[in-house]
Amino acid sequence: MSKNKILIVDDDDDIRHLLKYNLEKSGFITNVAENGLECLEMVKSYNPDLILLDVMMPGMDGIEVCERIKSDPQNKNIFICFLTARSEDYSQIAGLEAGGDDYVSKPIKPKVLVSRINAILRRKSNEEPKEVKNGIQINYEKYVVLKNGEEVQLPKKEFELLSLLHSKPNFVFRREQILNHVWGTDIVVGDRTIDVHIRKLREKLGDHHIVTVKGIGYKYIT
Amino acid sequence: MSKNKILIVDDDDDIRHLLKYNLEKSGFITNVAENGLECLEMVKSYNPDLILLDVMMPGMDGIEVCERIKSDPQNKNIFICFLTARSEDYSQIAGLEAGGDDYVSKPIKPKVLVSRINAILRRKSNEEPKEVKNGIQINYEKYVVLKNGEEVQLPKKEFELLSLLHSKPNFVFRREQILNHVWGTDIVVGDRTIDVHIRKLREKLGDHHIVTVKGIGYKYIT
DNA sequence: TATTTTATACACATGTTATTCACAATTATT
DNA sequence: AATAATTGTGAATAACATGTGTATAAAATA
Repeated sequence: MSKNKILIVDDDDDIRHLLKYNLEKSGFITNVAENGLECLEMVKSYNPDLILLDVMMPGMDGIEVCERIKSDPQNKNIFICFLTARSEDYSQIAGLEAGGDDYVSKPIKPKVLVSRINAILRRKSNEEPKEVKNGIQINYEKYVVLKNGEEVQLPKKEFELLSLLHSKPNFVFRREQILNHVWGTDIVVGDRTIDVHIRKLREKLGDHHIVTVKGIGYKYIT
Repeated sequence: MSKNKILIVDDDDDIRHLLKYNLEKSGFITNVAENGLECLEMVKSYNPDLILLDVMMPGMDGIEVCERIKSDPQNKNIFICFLTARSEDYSQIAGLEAGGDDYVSKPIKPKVLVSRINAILRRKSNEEPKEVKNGIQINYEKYVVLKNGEEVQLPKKEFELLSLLHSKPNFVFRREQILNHVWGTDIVVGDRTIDVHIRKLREKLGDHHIVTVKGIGYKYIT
């Protein structure tokens, strides 16, 4: 969950800085490029896990950059997330998405972006191995949890909470970390909120998956 | 997917520019040719996915250009869409004997054209599999939905909404994605619009096809 | 233009999800 | 063992998202 390098590609200075600032605050490692060519170079030298790619750029546009990157099979597991202006047409981007990528519309709300990125990286990490951990498997595309092969629909918060714990089995997440990831940094919720959600997960999945570490937080065990 | 390159062929300067401008604004990659010969050359060098081909041109006319292109099996998956003046006789074009895949009448309304192109490209990407998913099959050419073999005529928006969900079964499309894809980004519609269309689809196809994922969006299930 | 169909709006019903809170239960500390 | 700190629980409520009936607008069609 740590080596998540993000390459930010946009011709607009302000946007680059805004994104860099926010993503680094959220714990990602970032780097920037201001046009398509620079991006292509960075892909080789920086080897990012995810590229945030502006569609509309002078010179080579985002679509083309994406194509070039994807045409090299070596880059097949680099995720590309387009940044699109509201006025643009999404027909082809939406189509792209069917292939696994994603896009975020401007104006970009940092919170939304971070949660989207989390979703993408989560998806990525689960793409190949598609691990079943202790009978529980998470499918981010379907937004569904498989409990012994049976689909269980979880509400958003519960799903995200489980995703987090599940992403790093046996690792104890501090309550604060959980709050930051699932609720965001600026939202304040009561002391018992996490517990209540944990309870619901336990009700739905069984008690033995999530373990309380008193004084610290919770962990998902395998 | 994604590499939707369009070649615009017309002897009229204004039309070429109009189309180029509008299509690029809509996110397509375009190139132009002003006569049949140029077109044939571009087919080799530019390798378009779709050709918008004027029928009436000095020198080689569109029909002939089309025939020549299609005679090379290498070009079999290039789509050709004729541009025809209202006054022309479409008998031969309508039959599309020459191998054209569709046609649009002048005067061309950019919006119509874009949506037609989207339909063509969608058709292209869906050409081979033509799957029946959970009793529902979509026929993009006839613009019709087959429910257990029975034809159901859906209005445009409903058809497009269903197409989107159907294109990736079990994948949860976020409301934002749905809006962007079906309605476009510049159009603002109320919060309940998607729901209303979903309701209509459910009325017509049955409740069990489209599942709500609360807080996220909808998915078509198989 | 008149008529029908399709698309959207909107207010409100409904149902679900998120949160709070008081207090019980548990665990840790001295 | 008593106390303090922390977590679990049931129930109430708030917040929210979605479904629905109906009205209206917009577009297509006759």
